[in-house]
Amino acid sequence: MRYWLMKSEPDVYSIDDLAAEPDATSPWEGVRNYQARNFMRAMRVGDLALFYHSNCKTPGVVGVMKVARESYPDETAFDPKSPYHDPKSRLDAPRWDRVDVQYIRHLSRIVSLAEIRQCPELADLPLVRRGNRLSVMPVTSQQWQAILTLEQHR
DNA sequence: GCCAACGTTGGC
DNA sequence: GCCAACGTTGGC
Repeated sequence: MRYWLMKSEPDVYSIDDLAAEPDATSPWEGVRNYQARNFMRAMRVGDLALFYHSNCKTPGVVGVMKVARESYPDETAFDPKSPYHDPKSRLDAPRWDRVDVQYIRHLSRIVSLAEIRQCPELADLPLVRRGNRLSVMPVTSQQWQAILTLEQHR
């Protein structure tokens, strides 16, 4: 079982939106970066992921979810009306994938990016490396534990 | 709203 | 295959 971190802008799709879905499960759509896509392809059912809110007042980790379905084609790429439309992704050769994720819980409080930056054990997390813009990234078990320990502080 | 950093595109 | 231009990400 592996650990991941997945970013979403809460104005577009928040952890509350995920929790409100039927079965608290939703496709994770719209990833249009090859490295992030490849990480999604490596996900297995039962893997755990941190839900991260980006591009908002207090960016940070807000909850925990799990992988409920392994990667399959992201059909929003085929839809000209979708904001995620990519004409280069063809039905016979899908370029982009999605996974399904299921809500597990909110953190008891947001673990902010500022705190994560200050935590020495999290210095190697891609999230805090200079200029990194990956929206899906692996998290080691040590890093996972460090974030959940931060949750319990203060 | 600004802007640094990055990935992608396309001309050559 | 290089690289300048461009669009996007995302923190601040």
